[in-house]
Amino acid sequence: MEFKKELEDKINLLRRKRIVITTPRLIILEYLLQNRIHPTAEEVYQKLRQRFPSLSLASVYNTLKLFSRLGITTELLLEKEKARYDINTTPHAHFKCLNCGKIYDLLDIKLPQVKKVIGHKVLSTQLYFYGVCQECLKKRSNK
Amino acid sequence: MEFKKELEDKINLLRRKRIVITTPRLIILEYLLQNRIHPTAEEVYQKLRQRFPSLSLASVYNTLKLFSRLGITTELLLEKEKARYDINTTPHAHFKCLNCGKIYDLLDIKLPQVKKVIGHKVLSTQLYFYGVCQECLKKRSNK
DNA sequence: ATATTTTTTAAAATTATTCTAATTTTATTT
DNA sequence: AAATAAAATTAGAATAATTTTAAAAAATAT
Repeated sequence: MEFKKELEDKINLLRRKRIVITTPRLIILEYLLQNRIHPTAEEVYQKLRQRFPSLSLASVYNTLKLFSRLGITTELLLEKEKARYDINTTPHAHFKCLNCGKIYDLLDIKLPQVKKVIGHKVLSTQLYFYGVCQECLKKRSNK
Repeated sequence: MEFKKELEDKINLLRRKRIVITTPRLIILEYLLQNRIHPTAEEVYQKLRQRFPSLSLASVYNTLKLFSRLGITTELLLEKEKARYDINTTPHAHFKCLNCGKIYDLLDIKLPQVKKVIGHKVLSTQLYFYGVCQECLKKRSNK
């Protein structure tokens, strides 16, 4: 189980920052590590409430916001409607298919690694690509 | 008046696409060309309603969406709360100051100019930087 | 064990955006 | 130029994501 080590790392990070490991925080963290699909708060909530009926949507929002503030997750603003969350915080680009809506990690495209731009101090960077994904292109050409 | 030529270009683009030049469309276009501040729909509405009291917020939303679909503006998803609109559609990066909220154009940073990434067809690209702007850094060091 | 602080919950509130129906404007046809 | 058709605008209601609030529960410190 490769994700166990990652879980440990993230939990240690929480401990170092003196954040208590509560049930919502733990199950959301585990969920994100095992389902690397850039889910929305609503998606996380709908999945986890099956096993944890007492979980509230507000807690999911609070937790994802906390995680993002602490650098445990990255908040993706790929779409206007809702935020998505990525447990992989190593800087990388994302691609959103405008046809099927799927979101892809682009681990090979490297982002500009700058500490400063024209005198501004850079703390984080997001690179978003939009278009038609390989799968949808294939389906189209088959028609 | 340098913006006259740009206005003409954008109007011609609308004409080519058979989009009628109505009052809301024209005044929003002029506003964007003369106020290159990446405004939100609400900001555009609040400014223009002073001179055009009949203008509705829905029209501002409709127009900005239309413009973005036609490539007259670019929708910026820099913030979770609301979309901003940029009349400069030549591909460029943006910087948002997490301290003062100001948004800067980064015309010198060049975005990856790719038509394809891992088989996905790229139609548009957004590069967002977040941090502390030069002005805020200066103010902090003065304390 | 008890008190204090933090977190969670459930529901209400807020805010950006979209939708709807009626009206007005613009384009087209007679 | 008047009549008709089509498209756009308006005002307000509806929707959906997110935040806030107050009370209850859980965690930690005393």
